[in-house]
Amino acid sequence: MEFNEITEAQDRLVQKSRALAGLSLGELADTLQLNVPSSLKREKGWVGMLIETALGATAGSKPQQDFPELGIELKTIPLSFDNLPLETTYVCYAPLMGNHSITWETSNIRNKLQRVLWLPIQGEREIPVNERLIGTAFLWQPSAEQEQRMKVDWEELMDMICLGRVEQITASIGEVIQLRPKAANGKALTSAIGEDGAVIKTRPRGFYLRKSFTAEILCV
DNA sequence: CATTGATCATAC
DNA sequence: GTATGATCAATG
Repeated sequence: MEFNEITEAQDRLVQKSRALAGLSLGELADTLQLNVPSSLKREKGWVGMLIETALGATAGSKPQQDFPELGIELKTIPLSFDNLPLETTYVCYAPLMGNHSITWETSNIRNKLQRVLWLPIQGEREIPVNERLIGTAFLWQPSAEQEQRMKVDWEELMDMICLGRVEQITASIGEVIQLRPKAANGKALTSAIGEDGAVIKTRPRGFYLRKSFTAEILCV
């Protein structure tokens, strides 16, 4: 079997996720006996958790794929009326310390993005959460060209982190992957390498996929 | 109005 | 604090 062919088990998950197409979040929540928040303001991850529950992803906060046995990462993506991504896509935390031996090939971000099951969902804020419709899920594996673009960005960002320049990284760096704060609030601090090589305290950062990149993925 | 930086809930 | 799930909202 070719490395990028889909196994029967993987296909079962895809079919199961595709069966959700056309349902509203409210309808799906009803079948799972879950309450729908009137706003996502205080439950930003609610949609993702709903879909995880519906598809039987093993709940937890492990730094791994949602379906490790299938090698599949699940991502919901909010779409505008024009079917364009409304938000960037968070992937994982960025290691700010002890990362000198990590390569793109051994990185957590690459592991997660190797195979992603995307679930497009209406995300316009004017649509009540319970009325938002689920779209057609699809499995994505980055092309060699797409993976190369991600690798270039990742290496640039990791180089800056390793060289003690994390404070100089802004979200404008990176063509397809960007680095942004990722924390409960501004008080959260973690260790990183400072300009002079000493350990400093800074806000935790995470890797995100730019909207332009996920838009490209959606149109394939 | 798109983007960057900040934030919310939860588990451990 | 780390890590999961992300979207909010101030800013340029």
